[in-house]
Amino acid sequence: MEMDRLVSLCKRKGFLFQSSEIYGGLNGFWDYGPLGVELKRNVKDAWWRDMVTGHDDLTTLPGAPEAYEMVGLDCTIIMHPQVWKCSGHYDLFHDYMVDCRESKKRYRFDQVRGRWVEGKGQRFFVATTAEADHEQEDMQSRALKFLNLRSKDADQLKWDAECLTLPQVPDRSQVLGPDAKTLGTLTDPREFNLMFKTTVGALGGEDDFAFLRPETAQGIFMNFKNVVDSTRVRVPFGIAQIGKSFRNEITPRNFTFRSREFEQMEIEFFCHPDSSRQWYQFWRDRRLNWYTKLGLAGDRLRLREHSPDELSHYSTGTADIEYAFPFLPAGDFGELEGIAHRGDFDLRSHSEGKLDEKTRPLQVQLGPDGKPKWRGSGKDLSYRDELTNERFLPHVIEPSAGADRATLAFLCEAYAEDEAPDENGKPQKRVVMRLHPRIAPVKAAIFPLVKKDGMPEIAQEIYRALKPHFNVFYDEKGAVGRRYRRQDEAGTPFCITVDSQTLQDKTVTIRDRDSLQQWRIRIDDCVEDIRRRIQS
RNA sequence: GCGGGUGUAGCUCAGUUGGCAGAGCACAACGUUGCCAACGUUGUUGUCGUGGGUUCGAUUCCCAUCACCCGCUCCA
Repeated sequence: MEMDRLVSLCKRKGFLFQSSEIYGGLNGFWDYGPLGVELKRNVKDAWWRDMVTGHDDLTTLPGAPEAYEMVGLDCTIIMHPQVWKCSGHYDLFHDYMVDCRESKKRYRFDQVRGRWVEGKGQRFFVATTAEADHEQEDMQSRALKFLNLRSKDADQLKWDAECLTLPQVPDRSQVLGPDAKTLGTLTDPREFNLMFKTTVGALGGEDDFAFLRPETAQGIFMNFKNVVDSTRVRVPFGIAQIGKSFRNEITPRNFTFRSREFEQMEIEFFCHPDSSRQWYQFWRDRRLNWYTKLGLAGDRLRLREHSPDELSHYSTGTADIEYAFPFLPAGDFGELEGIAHRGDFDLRSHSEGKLDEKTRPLQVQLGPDGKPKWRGSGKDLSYRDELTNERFLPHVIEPSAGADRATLAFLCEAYAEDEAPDENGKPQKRVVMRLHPRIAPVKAAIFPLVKKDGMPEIAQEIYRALKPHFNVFYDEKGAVGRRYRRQDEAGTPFCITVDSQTLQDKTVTIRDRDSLQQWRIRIDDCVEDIRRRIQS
């Protein structure tokens, strides 16, 4: 499927518009139109219903170690600045980058390293990003090449013993960039603020800065104690939240896939450390299943378990649910959701002070003065099991899904062009959005076959009977074939048509979007029939 | 952030060596029709992405800028 066709349909039918379009648009921001808002709302509602309000607290689900409870939360977008220091986002999201004017490559400032070398009377710094095993090999061959020497002349090079990182080399004019052939091609380091900064208070001085949240998860940790103290939930239990998050993406691209303002659907699931591994597997499988049931089936959807070297040091498992978006190169997948085993990293960091991800077992990260680099709240966030009297810091499983990415995946999966016969039986091209009935913006359209003989009146009655239950659409204008095709493009799964037989026996035809088949049902059965078909 | 491409009606696109802005589809109304993009008649739609410059005159040439697509980079 060509992505342009979908983008064009999304605009034409009112699924997605560019933000601030009349002013030329704004990079990384997108609006949902009348159809899009229904679709995305249905995706979020399905998630909330399936994960939270529809969850059975009493029954042990297949694959789960035991029954568990689920509750919801809705917290603020702006939180105390310390939240992001202890979560690790502050350090991680303030990278310095350098660009190479020659190779056009960009590097993280602190990850470029190298050594001073002297040869042919010249002294310069050879930078590299090669892996530790062959960094010396890489530096040597590039130093030789720069000086026009052969590999047998390697002994003419005199290396400084010390390996330095770029921040330790103030003069970049004598630096040979990792992919450069001449000296001094690296720019000064530039700061990348990946969190949106704002100020709190009308006067807004330097001390009043705050951030728009880059994820909703931290708000859940902030309220862990409140929820435990106010709801009688017992571990294991989960807290769910849907809400906007903000990240200053370096390169927003691919339609809504990498937006700077986006919506997340996140769960923090708190469990006993001993059973956390089982819970991780349960959530991983359950979340994959959720997408499958809503129509993302087949080999475009996959679960990818992270390899050990991809994992954060404190995590014993992370899996991504990925979709082969059509705008990606063949064979590439884009992330819809990450399910991470986070251990007790978050609760401990917010209690004791930010932990150092590189330590094992985890220890509080210290600043130059030997004190915690980022102070925690000092509040005890441990949990006491009232049955066993055991006190422990729960481990956390975090299924974190992107609402906009899921919506985009459903749109991509739904877009289809097929052929349907016209009035002469000749096949004509048809564009159809094969959205699952549960997330389709409009559930059914109601038409009078023609605008006379009392058909509109009957059709309007049916419309009014359905409207309190579902989002339905009435249309009496133009030829019925055209009306069907318009609904196909909107993804409406069913069309109900009043015809001359209706006048005699009070039955209507119902047309299925995907099979184009039609059959008759009684007017009185319409509400129940549509309800049953949406749920199946 | 770099390189390449694109930007004209709601959508897809044509066009102008610099001289009144075009088509198809869509949309609206009326009539005919009577189950899969029908036909006829009529009608609506544009700061030619935005800002500046050159020019008697710029949608067209020049500069800047914004957005989208592709490739690099990034992907926390």
